[in-house]
Amino acid sequence: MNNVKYSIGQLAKESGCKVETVHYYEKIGLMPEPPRTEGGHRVFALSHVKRLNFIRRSRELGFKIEQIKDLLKFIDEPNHYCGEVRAMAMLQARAVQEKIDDLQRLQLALNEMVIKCKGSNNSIDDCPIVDALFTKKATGQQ
Amino acid sequence: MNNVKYSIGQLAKESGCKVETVHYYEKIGLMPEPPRTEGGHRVFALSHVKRLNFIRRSRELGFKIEQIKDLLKFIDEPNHYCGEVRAMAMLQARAVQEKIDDLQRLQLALNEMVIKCKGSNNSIDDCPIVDALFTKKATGQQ
DNA sequence: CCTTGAACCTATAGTTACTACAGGTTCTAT
DNA sequence: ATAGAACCTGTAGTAACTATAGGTTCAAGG
Repeated sequence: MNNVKYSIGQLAKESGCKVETVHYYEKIGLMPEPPRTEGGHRVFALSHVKRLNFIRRSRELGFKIEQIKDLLKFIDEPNHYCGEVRAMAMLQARAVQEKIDDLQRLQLALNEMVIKCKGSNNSIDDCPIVDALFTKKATGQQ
Repeated sequence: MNNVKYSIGQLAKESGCKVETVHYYEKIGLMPEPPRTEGGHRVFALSHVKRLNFIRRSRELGFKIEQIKDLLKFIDEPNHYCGEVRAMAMLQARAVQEKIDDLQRLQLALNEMVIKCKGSNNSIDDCPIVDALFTKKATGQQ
């Protein structure tokens, strides 16, 4: 009884992305090809809205498209278990922590540079930041 | 008296990047066109090594190519002051902090999901992670 | 019913910062 | 002299979209 229909514009707004992004997701097979009107316009159902929300939310959480494909496979196909999804989430959490660590090292380096530099109008030749940038490695690479 | 010469391979190794990356930097104007041998091979000097190190280090610190162009402009042109560089470094530090904050919120969400999910082999239909992913917004976007 | 303009359609190119390849030339060491 | 490593140019590919062009369809107002 819930057969509300959505145009692509409504769908996009509903999930906070652009129409072109929906096209893109369809092209790469993340979103299914929906039915069309006589004239060729796409017509979406609530299930599409949910699926797109899932995708967008997963992207926000830093999952890559390929990972999301895997997650959706879990959901689309029967015979999958919660444990598999949990494992992916844990992997993702670990990757995120590594990114955070990297950035914090980076932040430290930047702040040190800024503190050492009195700024104002001494010449560029005496700038400790420029100096630091000419020096090799100190942070983990990105 | 220090006129050591470097091949592009040596230059790349010296700065920890690939030969193709040097070509690329030359093409986009980050690195100057160096002199060549009779046969057309590039010949670099120590100044090139230093400049490339500067670029690579800045990239490690998260500066975008366009920002590095600005930094190099400060260095290449006279009449610039340390203060300008300092300001850019501070801006960069702020941007990095924002990224860190985002990722930490993300981390929180992921960990919550993992904790709520007992994993094991309950069906995907009861998975709290899948559930959470179907729900809208909770983290800042990336 | 007709018109207007918003929303839609497809297909292609652009974005960022590289990386990878193809097909050919030069350099270096034996 | 020759083998093979390193170099050359130019083009295409990567991720995840975004933007544009040029045309069609839809919904609302007159």
